[in-house]
Amino acid sequence: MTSSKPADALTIEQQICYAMHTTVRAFDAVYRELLAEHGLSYPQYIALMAIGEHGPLTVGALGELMRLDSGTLSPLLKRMEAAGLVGRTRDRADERRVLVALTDLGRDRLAGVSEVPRAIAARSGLTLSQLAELRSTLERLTATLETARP
Amino acid sequence: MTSSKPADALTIEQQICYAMHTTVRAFDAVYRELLAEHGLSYPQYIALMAIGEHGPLTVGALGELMRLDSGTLSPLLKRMEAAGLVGRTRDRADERRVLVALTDLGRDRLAGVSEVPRAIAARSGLTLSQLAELRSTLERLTATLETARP
DNA sequence: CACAATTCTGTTGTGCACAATTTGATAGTA
DNA sequence: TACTATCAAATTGTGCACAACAGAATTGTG
Repeated sequence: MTSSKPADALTIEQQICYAMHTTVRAFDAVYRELLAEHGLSYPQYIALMAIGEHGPLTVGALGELMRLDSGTLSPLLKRMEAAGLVGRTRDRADERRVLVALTDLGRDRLAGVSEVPRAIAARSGLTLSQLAELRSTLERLTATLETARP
Repeated sequence: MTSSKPADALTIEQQICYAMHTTVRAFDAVYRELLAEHGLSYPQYIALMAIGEHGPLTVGALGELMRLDSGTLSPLLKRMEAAGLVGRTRDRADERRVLVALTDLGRDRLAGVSEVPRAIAARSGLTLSQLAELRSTLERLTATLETARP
């Protein structure tokens, strides 16, 4: 019962899914470590930056930016609201919408994590131009993967 | 209360974490779509390939390959066992260990998803050499991120 | 105006992920 | 032998993710 391995068979180590998977695990661990002292999870960190940069956002607009649906964002935002980082208010103009905005504490927290990108860049061992090129590749890849969707 | 944006501030769109996050979301959606008809989740697909390629594995060894701990793998493997894809047996030589191996059905299922890597490559819009280069970059990045860990 | 269709958010159920702890087995040492 | 330390897997608790659905508000059409 020896396992058969044709010469043209892709081993798991040769597949893009495995490379992406292990890289994400590694990034996740480093972000977890850097964000722990700030009381933020990785998704909360991204949400904090997105809201801070794009002002008050509806849940749907934040979901488009983060590629998450309401089933993920609603409980995540409630936890951030409970932590005092964001405020959620109904949009007067359209009562179906909920506007999410940073509180003063949220802005302070955002300022407190401003050195994280630099720390991540250092940990990655890549030069700024290598990072920029990787980012560019990932952006094109994301765009292609998303356009092919039904 | 206009948001202040210094010229040197990184916008979220310029950060590697955001690019990785959106790419992972996009990959996840495509894999979910391709694997749905086979009754596999993305982590289950990776586990299936890893076990099929590296023969019977302990939970710990599979965890090293997949960068997952027992808290994630135990229930995942139990679901795969319930689906008839893998068998779990205590290692006679060391009763602390559990050996995970593919069943005949698991091998059939693995053969059934053999075209997935090619489909993913096509969806990515990248050439084989571009994919290989991206994979190489990710592998080096993963190695660096993992070595810096305490 | 009435009413059907659409839009937006939230809830429920299932699966994936880790930290912390528990249970059981092995190895090492007095 | 007994005692400790270590190791492997499983369990528990919390958070993140989607699919499917529910409910309220808005929009479009007659």
